[in-house]
Amino acid sequence: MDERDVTLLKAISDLETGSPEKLHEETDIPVSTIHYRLNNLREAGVIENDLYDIDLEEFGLGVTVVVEVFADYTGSYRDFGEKILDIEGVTQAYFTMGETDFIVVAHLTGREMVERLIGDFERIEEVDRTNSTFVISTLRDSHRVLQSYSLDTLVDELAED
Amino acid sequence: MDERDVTLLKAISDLETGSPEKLHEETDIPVSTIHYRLNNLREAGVIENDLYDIDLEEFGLGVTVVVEVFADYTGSYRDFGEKILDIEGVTQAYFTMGETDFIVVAHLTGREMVERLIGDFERIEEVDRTNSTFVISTLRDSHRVLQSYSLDTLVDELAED
DNA sequence: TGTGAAATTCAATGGGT
DNA sequence: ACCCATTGAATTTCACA
Repeated sequence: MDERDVTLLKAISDLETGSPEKLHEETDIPVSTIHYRLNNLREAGVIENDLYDIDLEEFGLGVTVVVEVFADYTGSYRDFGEKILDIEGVTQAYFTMGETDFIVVAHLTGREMVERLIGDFERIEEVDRTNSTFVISTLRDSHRVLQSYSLDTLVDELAED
Repeated sequence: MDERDVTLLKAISDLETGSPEKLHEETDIPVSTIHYRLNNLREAGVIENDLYDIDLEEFGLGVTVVVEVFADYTGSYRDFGEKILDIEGVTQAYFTMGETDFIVVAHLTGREMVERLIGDFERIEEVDRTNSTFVISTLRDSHRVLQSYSLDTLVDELAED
C-alpha cells in the first residue's frame, strides 16, 4: 500500500462515494488506474465489500482504544465535544449519563499513537482525568449495524402501517 | 418506512452490496421498485450517501448504550464472546485489558429495548456484573474511520515505499 | 404508489503501449 | 501504470396498472 492507495481510500471516505469519476476529480488519478488500484485493494482484503467498508486491521489501524473522559467545562457539552472530535483517530464520541462524561473510541496504528492520543486528551484544559482501556481483541466492529438484528425484529420494531 | 423498506435495508446490510440486481434476487422486489424505494430512503435521510451508510437516528436505532461486562468464564474468551455477539443490537464488542473484561456498544430502538438487552446479558451464566452507560448524545459515530484523519497523517503512518 | 420496458448514462473489462 | 475501445450493468424516463 503506497501513497496513492492511501489517497484513494481517503477520498472514498471523504466523498462518501465509490464512483471512479468523482474519485478521479478529487485525486487526479486516472479512472482506469482507480479500477486497477481498487481491485488490488479488494484482493488484499483492505476493501471488504461492494460498499467500500474498510478492514481496519488490513489497512493498518488495528489498534483500538476506549477512553473515558472526565471533564469540568463551562458552556454546552457540544462546544467542549468539538475539542474531543478534533483529536485524530477519534471515530466515536458519546456524551453519557452516569459516572463518565464522555466515552470515546479511537482506531490507531500502534502503541506510539496511543501515547499521542492520551497526550492530546490531557492537553485539553477542561479535562480532569482520562481512563484508557486497551482493546486486546475486537470480537466485532460492525460497519453494518443491521447485521446484528434479525429481519423479524427489525420489522416488528420499525415497520409502520 | 414500511416492511419493504426495512427488508431492503436489511438485504443491503447482509449482502454488503447496493447492486439492484442482487437485491432483487434476495428480496424479490422488482428492480425498478428497488430504485424507487432507495430514492425515497435517500430523500428521507435514512440512507446517507453513495455507500449506503445508514443514519441510525432516522432509521429508528437512535438509542446507544455502552455496556461493560465482567465475567468469570472457563475456556477461551472467544467462545464466551460468541454469547455476547448473539445478543441482538450488539454492534461492537471488545475484549479488553484492565479492569473490564468486555466493552460492548449496542444500538437500540428505545428504553424498552435497553431493558431487554441488559436482561440478555444478565441471563448469561458466566456474567458476574454489567455496568451500562446510557448515551445522551452521539457526537460522532463514524462509519468512515478515515474521515477522522488528515491525509498527511495517513500517508506518514501507513504509506510504504 | 408500484411496475415493466425502452433509452441513456456510466462503470468494468481486456488488449495493447 | 495508463489509455482506448468494447461490453455490460445501473439509472432514468415514461407509460400504464
